[in-house]
Amino acid sequence: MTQKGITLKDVAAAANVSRATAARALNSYGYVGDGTALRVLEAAERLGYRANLVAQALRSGQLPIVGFIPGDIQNPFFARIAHDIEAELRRHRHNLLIASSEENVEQEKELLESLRSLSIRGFILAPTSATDSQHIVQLAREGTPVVLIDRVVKEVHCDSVIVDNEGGAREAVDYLVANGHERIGLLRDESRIFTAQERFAGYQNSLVSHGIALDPWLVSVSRSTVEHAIEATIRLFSRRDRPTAVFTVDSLMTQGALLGLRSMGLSIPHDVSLVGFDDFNLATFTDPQITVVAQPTSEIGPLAAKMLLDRLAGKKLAPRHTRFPTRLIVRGSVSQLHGR
Amino acid sequence: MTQKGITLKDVAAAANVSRATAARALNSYGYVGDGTALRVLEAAERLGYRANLVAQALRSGQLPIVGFIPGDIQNPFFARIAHDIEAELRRHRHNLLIASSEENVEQEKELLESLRSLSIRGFILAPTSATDSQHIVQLAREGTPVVLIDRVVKEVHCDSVIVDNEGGAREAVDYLVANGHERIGLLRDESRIFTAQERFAGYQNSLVSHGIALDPWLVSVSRSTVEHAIEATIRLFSRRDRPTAVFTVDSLMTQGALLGLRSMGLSIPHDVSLVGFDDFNLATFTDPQITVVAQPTSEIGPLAAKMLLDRLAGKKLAPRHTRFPTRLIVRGSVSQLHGR
DNA sequence: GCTGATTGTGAGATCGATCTCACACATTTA
DNA sequence: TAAATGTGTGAGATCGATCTCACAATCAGC
Repeated sequence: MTQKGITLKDVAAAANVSRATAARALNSYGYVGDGTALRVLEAAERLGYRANLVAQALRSGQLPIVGFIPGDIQNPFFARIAHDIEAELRRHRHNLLIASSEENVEQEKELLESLRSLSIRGFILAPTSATDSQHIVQLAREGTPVVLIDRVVKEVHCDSVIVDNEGGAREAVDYLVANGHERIGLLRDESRIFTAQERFAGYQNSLVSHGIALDPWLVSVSRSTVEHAIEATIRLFSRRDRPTAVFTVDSLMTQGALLGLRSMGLSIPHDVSLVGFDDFNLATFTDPQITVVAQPTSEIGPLAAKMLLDRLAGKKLAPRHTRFPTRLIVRGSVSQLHGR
Repeated sequence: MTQKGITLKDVAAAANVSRATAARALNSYGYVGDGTALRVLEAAERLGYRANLVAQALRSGQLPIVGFIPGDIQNPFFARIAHDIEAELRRHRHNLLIASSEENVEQEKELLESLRSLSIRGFILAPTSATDSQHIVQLAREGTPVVLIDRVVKEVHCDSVIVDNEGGAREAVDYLVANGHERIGLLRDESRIFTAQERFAGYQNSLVSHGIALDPWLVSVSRSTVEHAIEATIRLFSRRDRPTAVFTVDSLMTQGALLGLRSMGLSIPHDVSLVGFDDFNLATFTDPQITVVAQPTSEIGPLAAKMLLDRLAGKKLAPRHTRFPTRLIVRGSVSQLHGR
């Protein structure tokens, strides 16, 4: 199909030299006479020669491609990171192949399995499961560079870039407590996911440190989609002694809470106070604006890309783990609780 | 680095046959004895053999990879499409390589240029410029399958999936006029972009059909980012005889308008009515909710992917062009103009 | 028993770029 | 002058999978 097929051979023929010499001239290594080099370069230019990366990859064993496996590319958090990674990689002439795991461990395994036969150079990965991780361990052990983002897996020995989930969640709940709330609901996603565990720990630790007992009825678990979060919210607020505040563990759940509360006729912050993990553009468009724990989203992608590029460049270091701090952005979705 | 390297040769040796026979057994073609085939399959299984796609690609000339070049992967519209394309491709054992053009023609050219040496099988592309398109024409002429989405380029002879931009915009403006508005502002992006042209045409046609003169002062051009749209909004509404309504050509501009109007203390729909092109999650979270022209976002990706897969399968057809209708979703951001 | 299919298998070429090695010839050095 | 470097180039191997072709067998039909 592809009509074009200017190979090194063509260039060599046009310049009247052997393929070996042409290769030397083009990649400037070894001995090549000045005149010869010029002839080769000129011929390559004239014919519009472009090296076939697949052929190079066959020899070198690696394509200039990096795989990115986020939980869901539609989540703005991952979309932003994908964009930043791509920009950084492109600066180093690498391409980004994106494959969503859709938060499904089996799919994650299949993806990794199928991508490895592509001779991809390395992976940036947001592991779906904090426990089921043998496939990642295996990958790393075979020497494929891997950088984990957003979530880590204990057993895997590799670089990672995450966020202070526990601290962020704790700060959020501390803030609610400081405003007089004690019955604080939690909208969390499945415990399999690393961030869910950490953020739950933060919630728990904050309560404990304030001497508030953890009430399991106030914790609502659901999948991380707007629809599921709406249901979970309604479940949570249908109880007689409903919470006076909620903490949501990610932006999708925050949106769900917003819609769920609205459908129940509960107003924020009058009837319920709300703090969400992860800032998102919508948070400043609502009335009132939503108080959130912001992550340094713009720093994660570039750093992860740099770490991976270091590995690709052959740097041998102990695994580096970066954990960014979060920042509580106070807006208007939390009210001081009167009766206190 | 990669320790593993189970090649066909290893499998052949383990099964005591030649590479040729092993290949025949594994890909089931040509004559192979039943017993032999079994031995090969068993050996492959035991060794965990996986065909090296790069080597296959070198022979066949094509990697099972498709390139997707959106304007901006962070735009939820494109993120959704990327997700859908990827899911569809994966069903056919193809991978998706995403490279943002960042709405920059030069970058688009470079990307295409650099990806072609990767022996990518085809492209799904949202062309940045409606006019500067020689590079795409060239690509298509060389036989590389290309599917254009969201935007088309006249000269390019290939499949496309777009939306009825003119009709959608016209319907939006018709609706504003029906509510008594005559001074209708437009927030549009650069005219280089195809959708901007069509949507502008819809705006214009609606006005003309209602006998309303086009006032150039009511048209504000800016780049399609929230920040630029805020400025453009403020420019537009700082005039003495400001518009009573605005139509925004995409969701980023709609967000910009929302913020710009808010910063000026203008309330929707009391002071200004608003209709935006492209529905987005935020539109239902604001108060009032925003009236928009919705695109069938969920149909674009799958269709584009199928069209491309057809081409990859070798189907020779005349270029197919699909133009989806849009749908006006009336919410609360438009008020009936009293004085009329 | 002899041609001619039908099966089954392996040797070797191919895809394109790169690398090793050997061989020239030129220039120093002992 | 002989030996040791230095410089420039090409033939051929290599990466892994696949495909062509040649060559055996085996079995049918005459």
